[in-house]
Amino acid sequence: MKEKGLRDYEHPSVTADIVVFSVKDNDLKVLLIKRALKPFENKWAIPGGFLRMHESPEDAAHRELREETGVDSCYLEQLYTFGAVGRDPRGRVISIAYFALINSDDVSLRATTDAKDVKWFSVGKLPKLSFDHKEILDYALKRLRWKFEYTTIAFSLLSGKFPLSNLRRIYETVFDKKFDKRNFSKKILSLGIVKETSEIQQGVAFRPAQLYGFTGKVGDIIKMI
Amino acid sequence: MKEKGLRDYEHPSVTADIVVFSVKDNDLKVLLIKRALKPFENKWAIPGGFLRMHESPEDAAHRELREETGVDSCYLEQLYTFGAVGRDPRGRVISIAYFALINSDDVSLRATTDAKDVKWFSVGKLPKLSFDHKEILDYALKRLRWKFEYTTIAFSLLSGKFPLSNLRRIYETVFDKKFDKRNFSKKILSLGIVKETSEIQQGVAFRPAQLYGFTGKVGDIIKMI
DNA sequence: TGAATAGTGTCTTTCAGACAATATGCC
DNA sequence: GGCATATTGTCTGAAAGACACTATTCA
Repeated sequence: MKEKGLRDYEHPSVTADIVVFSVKDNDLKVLLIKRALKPFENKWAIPGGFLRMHESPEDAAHRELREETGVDSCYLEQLYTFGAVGRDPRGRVISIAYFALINSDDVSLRATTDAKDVKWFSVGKLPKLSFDHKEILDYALKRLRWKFEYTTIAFSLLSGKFPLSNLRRIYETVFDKKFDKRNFSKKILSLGIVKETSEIQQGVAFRPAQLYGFTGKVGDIIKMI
Repeated sequence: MKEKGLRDYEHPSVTADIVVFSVKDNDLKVLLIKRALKPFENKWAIPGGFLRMHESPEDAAHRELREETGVDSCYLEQLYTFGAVGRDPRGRVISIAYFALINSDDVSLRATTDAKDVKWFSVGKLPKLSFDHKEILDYALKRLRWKFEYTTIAFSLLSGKFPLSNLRRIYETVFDKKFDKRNFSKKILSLGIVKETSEIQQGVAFRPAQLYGFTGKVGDIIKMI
């Protein structure tokens, strides 16, 4: 039987879009761009762009992330593929959505040619979003909370040496509730992922904390909180 | 600035492919088709096909599933989108993979025009698969086990009234290990999802079991096993 | 010495998991 | 009676969660 060629079908367009989270000033932030192009010109959207023929969706997501933030490596996972028929006024567009978690200290935001502006928004105070990006962001937020609860991805927001209270504050920010210091330390230390270092915190106006460092890998599924 | 049209980019093709699981004869099965077309003609593959321009990926998955099995409604969730550059010899093809869980009693298998054969395979004895379908299937199997452990999707393999031992045997099949009857019943009944009915099992050559029915919805995330 | 945060231990409750003897229905 | 499966409760260990006082540094 004759091979049916790919040309026998119309093709949708495919984009990789990324929900980039960070924790800054004890607040959970999302990175948004102000679109320079129609449709939704001058409206806020999550960063992303069309998949090039020679790159995998993951590569496209990494490229977009690098273009907007300068960040080369960070926690990045595929979230979900959104493909409802009418989701883009330009025609049939499938969006492979990713979610990323970056340490905002590492970031130098820069608007690309497609964007007039790039900014961190508190997830509590989001502007109206383009396309179905609100739905994507809500889904990402659910996934984020779930991953924080059941894995150690939170640790990817820290680097080098840090006091345990930093980690606790990240959890408190993401879940918007307080955690007991003693129980939190007990839990984290029992995981064996962090280890006390010989250093203590510098330049704080109160008792400086012991600093901890990573000993192992991060990301396995376990019950965290 | 001028709107950049969708035509300014080359488009990949997009397929919806489905890993269909069922439990039959105390064995975990996967549905495979024997391809009628090149490439991989006469080789086994997971069912799927190109996305039509007027249908969502979910609709496409449902359509493919209906075409191969006659099943209209079942547990279906999006699994992952596979898009590595060289995954299809015909060119750039993005596969939105789904995983489905069906009760094989409800099924009447039928080969479509694209398939010479459709068959259930034990996950322990799979043939060599086309494309990257082995990778997709392995991923689906991981997700399946995970979902069985943390949600009540297993219940979607049962319908009407059933003895608890049926449910237990499904778990034993999927995890390939025995579960203690007492602990299992305790756990299941404590969920409040099933309720004793007034009926008992008929036509068995041993003590007939109490039949249970569903009282609520299935699928929430909880620790199951 | 006051302000801010660090550091530390015990008790209670809950849940998972191990474990075995009796009951029922069919042949 | 023999066979195959159903039904039922207790104990133990681990982990989560509630809870409060003392220590350290700086201004």
